[in-house]
Amino acid sequence: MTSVPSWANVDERRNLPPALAVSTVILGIRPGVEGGPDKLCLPLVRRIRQPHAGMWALPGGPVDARESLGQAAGRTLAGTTGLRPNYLEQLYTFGDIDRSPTHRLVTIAYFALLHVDQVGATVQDPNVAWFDIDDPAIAQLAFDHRKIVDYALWRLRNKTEYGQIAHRLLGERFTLAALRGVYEAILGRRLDPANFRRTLNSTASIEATDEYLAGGKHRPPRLYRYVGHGPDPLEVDPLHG
Amino acid sequence: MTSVPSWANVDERRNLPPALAVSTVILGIRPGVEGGPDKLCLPLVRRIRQPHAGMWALPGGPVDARESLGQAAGRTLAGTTGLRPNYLEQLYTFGDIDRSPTHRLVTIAYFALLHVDQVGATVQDPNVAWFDIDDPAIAQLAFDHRKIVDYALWRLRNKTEYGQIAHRLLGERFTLAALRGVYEAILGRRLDPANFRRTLNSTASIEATDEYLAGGKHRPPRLYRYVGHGPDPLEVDPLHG
DNA sequence: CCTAGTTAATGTCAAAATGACTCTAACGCG
DNA sequence: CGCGTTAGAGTCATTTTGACATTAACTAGG
Repeated sequence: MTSVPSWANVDERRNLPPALAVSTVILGIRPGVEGGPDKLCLPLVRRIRQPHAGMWALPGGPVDARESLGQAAGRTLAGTTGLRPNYLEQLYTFGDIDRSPTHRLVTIAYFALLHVDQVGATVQDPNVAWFDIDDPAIAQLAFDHRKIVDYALWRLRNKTEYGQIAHRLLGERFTLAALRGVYEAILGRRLDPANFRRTLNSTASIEATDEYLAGGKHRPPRLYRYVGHGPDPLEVDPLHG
Repeated sequence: MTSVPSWANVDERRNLPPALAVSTVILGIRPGVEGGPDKLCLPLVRRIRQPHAGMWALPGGPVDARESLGQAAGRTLAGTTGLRPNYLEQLYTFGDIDRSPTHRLVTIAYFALLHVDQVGATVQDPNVAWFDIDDPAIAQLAFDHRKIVDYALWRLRNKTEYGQIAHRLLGERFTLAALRGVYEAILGRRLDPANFRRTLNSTASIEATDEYLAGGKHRPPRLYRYVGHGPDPLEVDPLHG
């Protein structure tokens, strides 16, 4: 016999198309501890069924016949984690024949960003947990989900329009220092505060408000606001998919 | 009744996943006529079955259970057009519920680039034809294929690594003028020859050979060569998917 | 109230990159 | 040979970038 998996005949006989599912990489930002850099982090769910039972995996699930792909992503991630991100974009479709050991599975991967105040606010469930992006505990994930996470990070780092991404991780108003922390977490290196300020001042999409963040120990920083200029072609409405 | 399509019940009753297909946007470059700029062009196939019979559409077809998605793209586009591009990358997956009037269809769109000497070399078939990218005859295409073409062009223009793209449209060796023509066709504007040369000289991925293109009417231009530095994460092996 | 400490915000300056342009080299053709 | 044309190198002012210095505004501690 050949190296074709044993289930191939079954699928072929029934003339069924591959099973269709969605998975979502949900990224958020977590403030660094005692002067350390901010960290990117994401929620994962532990699989309770075969295959890969017990391993951490991306939230997701099958696509229903009456929903769009983006809707499926939003629905499954809300169902498993309770999270409702404000940004959702399609990432890539993974369809190698051997990516699941039990059946032919095509997965459309999505990529979501979460406001900082929602990070950690998942459902109470021992099978849902947050991990820092560099946590060695998630070096291996179920299926090819580690590859999907790496690809999401690659895409985040290569985004042209950083303004959009940063504000979707922070929320409505933010200080320049917080925004710089986000950039540093994404790029993995320190940035000069003065030069960072200069570049953002020349960016039309970020606007100074006349409010300041009070309560700190030192000089209060000004608050800024993102003034978007329309979604890019990849973006998906998280509510209507 | 609601606005749910009439076939939704059928799919739901049978509990079938959506039908899975691939479509490919194949782009090539065509030398401009009498001093005019080069043009991007692509092959399309005329649909002979419903829905959208008679309209031009992207080459493609259903995904078999025993092939990867990239293999499906390569197989279907070779089958319909006879072309074998040297570059294939996944573009986007389109899965809106109403994108086909007759059934639920999820299409994984691919994006291919063709060497200049293969442009026009499709099978002899009145239902296969080449069109310039700005040809008004293709302002409307079957399904949402016009949207897919526009997205492929957007992605091409926003590529960071232009060297790769250009050499995949031209072939092994090329002159700087030919390369500049490709850039101009992609970007839609003229570029300064001297500055273009300077930029490419500082690019490690393009290397001068000691050969010159003979046979022209004027000073023979030097031939250059692309020395790639590995595929990016999006790229697909056109042969093995 | 005054000063030290810390962070916010602005300013300076040289190096590097960019855009517009000029100048020289090398071919075919008559 | 000289002319037309394209290849290729060089010039220069402007803009952008990275590194660093300086000033401003607050709190905390005495």
